[in-house]
Amino acid sequence: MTGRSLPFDPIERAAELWAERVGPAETMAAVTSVMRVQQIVQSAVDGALRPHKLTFARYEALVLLTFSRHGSLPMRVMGERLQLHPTSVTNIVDRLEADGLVERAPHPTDRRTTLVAITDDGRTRMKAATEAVTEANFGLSGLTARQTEQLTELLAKVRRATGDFES
Amino acid sequence: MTGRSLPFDPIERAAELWAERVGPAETMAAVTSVMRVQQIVQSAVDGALRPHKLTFARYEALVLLTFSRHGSLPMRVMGERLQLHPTSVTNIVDRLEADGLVERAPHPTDRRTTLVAITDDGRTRMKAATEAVTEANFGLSGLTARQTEQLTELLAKVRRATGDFES
DNA sequence: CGAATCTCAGCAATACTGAAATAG
DNA sequence: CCTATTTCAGTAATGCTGAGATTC
Repeated sequence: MTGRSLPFDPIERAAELWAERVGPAETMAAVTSVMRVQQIVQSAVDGALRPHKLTFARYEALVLLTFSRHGSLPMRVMGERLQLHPTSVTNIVDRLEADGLVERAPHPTDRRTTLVAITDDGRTRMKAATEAVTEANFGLSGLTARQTEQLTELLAKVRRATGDFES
Repeated sequence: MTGRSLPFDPIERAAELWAERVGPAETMAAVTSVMRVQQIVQSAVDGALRPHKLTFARYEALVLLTFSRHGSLPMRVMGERLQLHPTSVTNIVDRLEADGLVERAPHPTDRRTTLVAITDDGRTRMKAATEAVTEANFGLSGLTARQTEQLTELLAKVRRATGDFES
């Protein structure tokens, strides 16, 4: 862990000082909160996944492949869906492949493309990891189901406004 | 940047498949959204700060010092407030000091402790950086002021529930 | 020939562990 | 003697750039 619990909300305190000396503090407080909750959630999820030798990034890749029609996708598509840099996809697939959870295969028609296919071991590992991460509630506590949906909706507005997706 | 815009919301699609095959998907969707928005915001903020030779972590440290009573704080306190590992505080202060934005000074009574003081250059740089980051709206677009506050409140519930702070 | 796909080498920022030095 | 504070060395996961190989 990175530190202890404080007897007050450091973001709220910073927002008060910011409002006094700099200007409107709503956005600054929200952004700082996003950063901090991401840390909390990432740490919790990675902790739950560690016994399964997965990071969240690798787990997401396994889930994506599990959800795909034939259990395989081109590297490029994985990068698009997971919003990863091409070299990061290479890195993640390297590690999953070394662990026997996915396999690289040639694309049947486009020989530039490499398909990544989840293995039986990969499906098994993904299921066990899903149980662990579900048990840990993905590190997200303190919200009702309705509030969780609200959070997703608010964040979707941000993602849409910043061109993360269209529709 | 890590990828392009998709013609659909990948998180929403994943949530639908998750709900069909795994179970309730609200938490998974919210967590994935937090992760993604953090990436977006971090990238936008770092981009706005790059011309000022600051990262968000270093910028936060400067803001914290600016807000402190005498413009200086012990390393340990900085770590507490910014939720940073002690070695990360050392690293960040090293870089700020190399850039002349802060200075290390001995603590007057506790000689174990090192005080970090912001310099005049540090205050100037912090102000310029604040303008840049404010202009970029901290990378957070698409929300009304009210929605921004809602977001902060929802995330505060999570932070409180996970022991990030008390009160 | 230009564009797309993937990989590799290298660099940077970050987080952590374990150990050491110094001081309370 | 034990704890607190800071630093250092080393490791790891991540993200990026630039370059190259192959193929469309």
